[in-house]
Amino acid sequence: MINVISDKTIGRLSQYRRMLLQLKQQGVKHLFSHQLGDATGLTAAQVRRDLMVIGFTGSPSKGYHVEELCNKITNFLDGHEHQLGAICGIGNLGRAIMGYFPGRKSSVDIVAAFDVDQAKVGRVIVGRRCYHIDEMETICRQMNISVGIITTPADTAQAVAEQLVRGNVKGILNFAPVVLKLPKDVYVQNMDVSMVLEIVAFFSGQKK
Amino acid sequence: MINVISDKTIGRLSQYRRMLLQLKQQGVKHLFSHQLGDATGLTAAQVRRDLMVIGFTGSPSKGYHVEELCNKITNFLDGHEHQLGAICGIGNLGRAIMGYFPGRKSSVDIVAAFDVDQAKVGRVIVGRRCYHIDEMETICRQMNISVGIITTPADTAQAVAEQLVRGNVKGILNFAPVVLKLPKDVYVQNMDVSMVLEIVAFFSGQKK
DNA sequence: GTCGAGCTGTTATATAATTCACAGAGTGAT
DNA sequence: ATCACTCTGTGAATTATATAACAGCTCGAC
Repeated sequence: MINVISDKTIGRLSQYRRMLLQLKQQGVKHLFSHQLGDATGLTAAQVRRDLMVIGFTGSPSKGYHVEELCNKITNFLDGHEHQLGAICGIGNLGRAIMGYFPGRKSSVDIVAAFDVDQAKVGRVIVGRRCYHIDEMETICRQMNISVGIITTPADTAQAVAEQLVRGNVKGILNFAPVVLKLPKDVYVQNMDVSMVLEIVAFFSGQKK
Repeated sequence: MINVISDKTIGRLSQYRRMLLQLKQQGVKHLFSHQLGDATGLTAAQVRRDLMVIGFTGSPSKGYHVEELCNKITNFLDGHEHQLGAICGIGNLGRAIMGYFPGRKSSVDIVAAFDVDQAKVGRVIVGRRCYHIDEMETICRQMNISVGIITTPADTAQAVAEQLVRGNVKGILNFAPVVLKLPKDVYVQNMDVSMVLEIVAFFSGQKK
């Protein structure tokens, strides 16, 4: 693959799809790039550019066919098969994320949960069976889980990440505020809430 | 201000500070740019460039003085006064965020919570008094809250955001997967978990 | 039919962000 | 004292990302 696609483009495609699914439900058949742009907070040029990357093409008169575009994006994002995911750390955040996805069409199905707390192990929480952290490697391999979500405290995140990697997980979404040191063939995306909150605070202060 | 500072730089400064606080606790007095880089997953050049922006300078022989740098960043980020924040929507996510901050030194103090659920109103949840959403404007003005965190479902996020703005809030951290339409003097940062998860899924798929 | 309006696809341009590269300076060994 | 080493601070080069610009097409009005 000579032209690597950027994570930003992937993110926007995901947003387009979400919006398109909504519009489809509302019975919208076609739309123009500037409409999709307005709906997602982006410019029309950006939208056209992104659709170019996945090779989708609309007509100048009607714009883009909602359903076709939706399918095209889905094919592109999901590739061939769906990914399976696991949540590590069933605190409030873990539960929030689990509760967030059932309804939503997404390219990841969260199928398992892990925690150290023996009181949670064996139970079914927000629809997913909960296992002990020590079983992670085995279960991940058994279920063929490829995406891990880390919602544990910072001090255990690295150990948990390493177990995920041993379980053959290829991508990690990390909410713990630590830099994970992992083999470079594992894709890591950090979501550092406190960092982002500080960004907001900074710019709020400017806007006096 | 001719040279506007980017949100990415602010984010990294916040990361540096967190790491420096930790190191200070461990008794570390000095460090070099490449060490701070390793600790935060960034390059040494990036670190030096960021510190240049805030006008901090180290010595070639000793590197940077941990405590001084820490203070310098804090002064820069917090500006003059601390910001006060409010959480809107006390589901699992809201609670997770509230639970996340008490221990942590941050430039935002979360001092209030809002929800529609009458069962929560009036109670104290994770250390913050909970008010009804309708009181938002009044309370925000009374307490001089300048940062809002939206953790409500998507369909109410816009209305909540507008109320925050009426309450004179200047910055919003939005977890709902919608594009908020607000006056441009309000700083908005979106954290779209499902989008980021799809990014991770995509690159996990690539790494077969 | 012919014209005008408004859109797409794509190239060109502009802007932002990161990395490189190196002069200058302090330090320790000899 | 001198040299070799390794770091910082910063301009220059590079890379990534977003915006602008426009040719070409399609359709509806006349």
